[in-house]
Amino acid sequence: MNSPVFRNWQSVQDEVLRRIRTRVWKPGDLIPNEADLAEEFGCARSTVNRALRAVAEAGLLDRKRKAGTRVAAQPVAKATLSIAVIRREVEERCRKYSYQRITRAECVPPLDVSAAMRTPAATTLLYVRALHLADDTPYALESRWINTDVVPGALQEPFQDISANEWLLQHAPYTDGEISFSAVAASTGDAQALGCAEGSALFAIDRLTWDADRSVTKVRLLFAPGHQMRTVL
Amino acid sequence: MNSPVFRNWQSVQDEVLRRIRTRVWKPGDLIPNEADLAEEFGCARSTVNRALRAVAEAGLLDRKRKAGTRVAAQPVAKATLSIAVIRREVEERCRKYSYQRITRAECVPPLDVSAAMRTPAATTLLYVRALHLADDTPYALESRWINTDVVPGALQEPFQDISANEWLLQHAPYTDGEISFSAVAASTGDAQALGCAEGSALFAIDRLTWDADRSVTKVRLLFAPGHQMRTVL
DNA sequence: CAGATTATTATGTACGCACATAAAAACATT
DNA sequence: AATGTTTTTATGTGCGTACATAATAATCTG
Repeated sequence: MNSPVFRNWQSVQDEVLRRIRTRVWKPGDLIPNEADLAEEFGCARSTVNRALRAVAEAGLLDRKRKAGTRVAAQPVAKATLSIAVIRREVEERCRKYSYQRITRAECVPPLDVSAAMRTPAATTLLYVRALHLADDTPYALESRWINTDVVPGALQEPFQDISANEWLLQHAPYTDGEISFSAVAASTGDAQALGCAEGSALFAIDRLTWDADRSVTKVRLLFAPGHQMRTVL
Repeated sequence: MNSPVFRNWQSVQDEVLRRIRTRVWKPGDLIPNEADLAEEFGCARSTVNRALRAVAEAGLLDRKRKAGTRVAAQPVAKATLSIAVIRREVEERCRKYSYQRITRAECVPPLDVSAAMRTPAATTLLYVRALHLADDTPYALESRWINTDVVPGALQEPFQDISANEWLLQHAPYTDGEISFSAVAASTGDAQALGCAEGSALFAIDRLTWDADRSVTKVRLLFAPGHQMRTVL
């Protein structure tokens, strides 16, 4: 067993991962350069490059020109969460999806919302509150503000049968977005909608999307108690 | 303005993103194949491939051999969360990090823990409970079970000054892991350690790592109320 | 010796070609 | 018309070369 020969970048990646995980290459270590590895693995440098780049993207290697490649001393575990459309999320768990709009109104938002969306304080926005259900039990409560200057079409949409969640994906272009996760206590209204006790610990996702420098929409999703997001490392 | 010429994969990527976001290519649309795009952009097919691959990884394109490349109908927003070592996380927010071990014990874990870690029900594990502080206020509460069969060195370590969080990264190899996020209500003990009200909504991260088919460690991090994880799309 | 200049070196990436592979489409067969 | 086979096609990937770029090391200069 001299040179096992790795003919594709995935197998090179696997070998690199193996060496990192079994501590052949320890955290902080400088690993051989691409040319040397290519020779050792019996493949082209570009193949090694592809593999190392992938591992570096995963956060397990730090690469710097000239300085070389070293094993990340503190591997920043990058958990990639897939935030899908809620209907799909529910259906993927093999449960029946349904949707109920609670309220729809054009009104002036609270100050924290207009501040976050950078709209003038007195500007009217479209507010939609709706419930997503799985097997007819509350799954997530959506509270959304829509900037109708950016998405005028939303004014014609009742959001009675299709959720704003899905409608916006189809109709509203955006260039940037931010997302945050937190835990919040259920307010009276939240608890009523989700059918849980007031003050329950709820998993919350807040999303804010931008089209260039104009905010498109701001949404908070509150999930029913017990909800968890999982991912593999 | 005929052929602007894109000479690197990033500029090709930018142009592709622009076309998706401005709806030149609408959700569900089949886009031109790599060879045609290469000709249009005045670059090699491999350059186009690199760009499209990157966009596809970001979840905005769906690619299939022979079938071609189409704009994702429902872009799965992939939020990449960087789960760093807590000390670094605190220090990056420009706050002073400190650490306090609360308990350390060798004992038999509750059934849900031994089940999740797939250890025999009566097996003794090492339990470490500790508090991470930022500017001397509680930041996160760590409750950890360590499989000493896999990491015997942990038995010699008091975890008095260095957190298990960091120690294990340096000393315990692992091959797989899973992570999950949720919201939980603070128990009496949690509330006392974190200095918050009992029943407060806390953001929780649960991590379970494996070395091949043996569990290495299981940890729950409970963050002080108000904590949020943010990322950009 | 400090500071500026020049080499050196490892990664980053472009290109063109070749072939592999999956999946759709076309075709043939019963 | 249902089934199986072949062709076609777009993506996936490997290779070798060339050059770009950033960061370090070596050298020169006042």
